[in-house]
Formats: sequence, structure tokens, C-alpha cells
Amino acid sequence: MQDHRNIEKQDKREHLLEVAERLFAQNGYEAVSIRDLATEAGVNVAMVSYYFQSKDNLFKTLLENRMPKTRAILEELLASDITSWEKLSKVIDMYIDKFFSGRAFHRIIMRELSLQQRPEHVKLIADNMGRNMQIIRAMIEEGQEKGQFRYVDSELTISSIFGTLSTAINNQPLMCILMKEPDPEHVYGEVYRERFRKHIKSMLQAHLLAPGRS
Amino acid sequence: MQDHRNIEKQDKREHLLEVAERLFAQNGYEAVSIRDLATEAGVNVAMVSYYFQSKDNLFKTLLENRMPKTRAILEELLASDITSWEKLSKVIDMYIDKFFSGRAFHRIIMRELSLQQRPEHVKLIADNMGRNMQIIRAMIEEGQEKGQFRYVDSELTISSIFGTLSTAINNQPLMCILMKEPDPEHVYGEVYRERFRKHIKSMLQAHLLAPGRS
DNA sequence: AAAAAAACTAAACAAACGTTTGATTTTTAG
DNA sequence: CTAAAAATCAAACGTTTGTTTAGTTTTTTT
Repeated sequence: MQDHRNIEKQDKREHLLEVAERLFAQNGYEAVSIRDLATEAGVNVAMVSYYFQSKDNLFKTLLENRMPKTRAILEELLASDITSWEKLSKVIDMYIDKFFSGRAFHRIIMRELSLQQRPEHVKLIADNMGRNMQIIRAMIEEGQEKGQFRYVDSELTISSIFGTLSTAINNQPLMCILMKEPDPEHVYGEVYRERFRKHIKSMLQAHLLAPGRS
Repeated sequence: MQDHRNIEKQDKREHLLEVAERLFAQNGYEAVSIRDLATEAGVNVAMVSYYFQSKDNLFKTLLENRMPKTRAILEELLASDITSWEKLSKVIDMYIDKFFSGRAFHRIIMRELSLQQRPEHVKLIADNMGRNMQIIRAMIEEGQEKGQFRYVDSELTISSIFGTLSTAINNQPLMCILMKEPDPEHVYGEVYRERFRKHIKSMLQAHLLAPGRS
């Protein structure tokens, strides 16, 4: 059941983090016991406390390690020499891949954010995502100032982009029913990614671009 | 701390359900112990098992009791003699109130759906929401057949409506940062509801309505 | 007023939790 | 090769969990 094939010495800590990420994503923070984690990773229960002091600290390490380094990409995009719409378009491409490929990880952080039970986790996540959102807001407002975008509600527009994607990855069973897709994993495959890409872009285009423009 | 003011005899069961709903919404299913619940409701721990057999069954009772009787409203709307856009517009009005006013309850069911840990809960929720979504889909496709709506991706359009709202109520701290609103409760007040209403309708209008129409 | 049913309680249950201990093995350094 | 350091382990710690038991009080029924 477990996959302990050649866990090198110094990789054991890393291996624990990987298994933890998968289990947390599958079952949620509280539902994963240190014993589950240790068994699945093929190490002794005490190793978790040994490496991470506590379960809570293991989770925070996970957050900090994997917390997307997206901001650099976003800032570069904002500063780049393309139209505001092209910037937004690339942002959407990036987030679809990020959310769909890393959906396990995103389920964890969304759950922690929603639960609001561990303040340190909430702060870490909200600050990070919040700053990314501000960059996207700057892109929208740039387009508005240049007369390329209508003066839509930029904050709620961002909220709709994130909402569409995060709801999709968070509610797999509902998506299956809505899409009439029997295979639960298939809804995150390339076909559906393309569909989301097309939908979000076309909706945003209609929403943002002044009538008469392409 | 607790509010036991005049709990009439036969109301004790109901009172337990109310307190449970509030606690589950605030802290999540697993984080609420029977002892927390009993203390907060001012009853003996054994009463929960007495009335509901198990914690799991208490939750299912909560779901069935409060599971929105929205479908009737939706079906009536679908059959009514107004334009497809007016139908959708009323759907949005209804869901904004439903999500914002009952956000505690919706946080619970969204969390259960996302967690996918208790299959019975998932089925109950997904079936219910799925059927509601199919009605909205029928509204959109009706508008398309009548030539009033563009041939957008109806399923993902629904996903965007629900996504915008459910992300808003699920990620309170993030919304505060995005909106630069210092008071966490204020983001669900009337001012913001109106803002969401306006945003969603204007976005959907641009998305759905063929150019040239109002 | 007596009997039956329902409501309620304090105490205990076994199981699972995160964490610690103290000893043992393995790795590293001198 | 030897001694210090790091890594690993089985076992136990004290809590907390959901649930049950067995007895008491209250309400309803006759």
C-alpha cells in the first residue's frame, strides 16, 4: 500500500511532507492522524514530532514550502509590454493550470481558509492570496485607465475568476453531476481544462471589453 | 455564555439542532464535540444520542431539515411567463439572499461536499444542488433556443454563478483583504449584497445577451 | 392515585488522538 | 577505531473523542 521504495536518509523528512500533503488534501487536516501519516510514509510515529515538533508545525512547513511562488510571475506579467487583456488572459491560463494540477494542495489551503480555525494558517494563506489578487486588480484597473476595459467592479471580477476555479476543484462530486461526467477524475483532465479556459476568457471578454472591440 | 433562556420541553430537540448548526458552521463538523454541543445547548451529553442516535445522524437530520426547499421556487420560476433573462435575474437575487443570509449553513454543506469524507452527506448534498443546477441550465438553454442568449457554455456559466457566491461566503478573511474592508461581518451586509447582485447580473448580461440587445 | 412512558442525568466505556520518553541503532567526526 | 551526534524505534503518556449504561426524575395515561 505504501511506497517506501528507496527513501534515502535525508529524504525522509521530505518524503513525510509529500505524504502529508497528499493525505491532508484527500482527507483534511483533522482527519489525518499522525499514525495514518507515519504508516503511509513508512516511518515511526515519533519521527513527525522529531522533525516537525508538532502536527500543526508540519502543516505550516507544508504551507511555506509549497506556498506558490506565483507572485513573481504575476508581477512580471503586470510589468510586461502586452495589452491588459493579454495579461489577464495569461493570468487565467496560469491559474487554471495551477488550480487543476495542484488541486490537492489548493483544496487544503482553501479548506483552512474557510475553516478559520488556526489563525496562523489563515493569515499565511490570506496574505499570500490577497497580494496576488491586488496584482490582478492592478491589471484590470490599468486596462480601465487605458480605456480598453469597461469600468466593471474589479474586485468582484477577480472574485468570480477565483470562485469559478476554486469551486470547480473543491466540489468534484457536484461537478460530475453538473457535467454528467461519470469518471470523477476526468473532470480535471485536459478536455475540461480547455473548456474552463474558453469559458472564463469568453465571459471575461464580454464583461470587460467595451462593445465594438474584439 | 450559553443561552438556555426558556427552553420549553419539546423544544429541546429543536434547540439542539439550532446550536449544532451554529457550531458546525463556525468550527466544522469534526471540531465540534458532543460535549461542546451539549454544554452550549445546556443539556446533558447523553441527550444527543437520545434524540439523534449518533453525531452523524444529528448532522444528517440537520441537512434534511434545513436542506433548502429551493427547488419548488426554481421550478415555478422556470415555468413562469417572463423572459429567460428575467428568470435568471430572479434566480440570482434568490441565491444571493440564500447564500449570504444562510452563509453559516452553506459553509457546512460546502465543507462536507469538499471533504468527501462522509459519502451519505456528499450524496444528499450533491443530488440536491445538482438538481437545482439542472433547472437553471434549463433556463439558460431556453433562452438560447429562443435566440435571446448566446450559445455560451451553460454548465460552466452556472459554475461561475455558484462559484462567485460560494467563494465569497467561504473565504471571509480573503474577501476582507480583497475589499479592504476592516470589519469581517460587514462584507456580508446589504451594501455588499447589492454590489454582488450588480456585478453578477452585469457580467452575466454581457456574457449571455447577444450584442445589440439591452 | 397508580402505572407506564418519556425525559433526563452522572458516570463510565473503549478507542483514538498528539506527544513524550528512554533506549537502541546508525551516521558522522576526530 | 572510537566517541559524539543524529536518527530511529517500541511503548507509554494523558486527553479527548462518540457512545452506552443504569438509574432517577418528570410527564402522560388510565
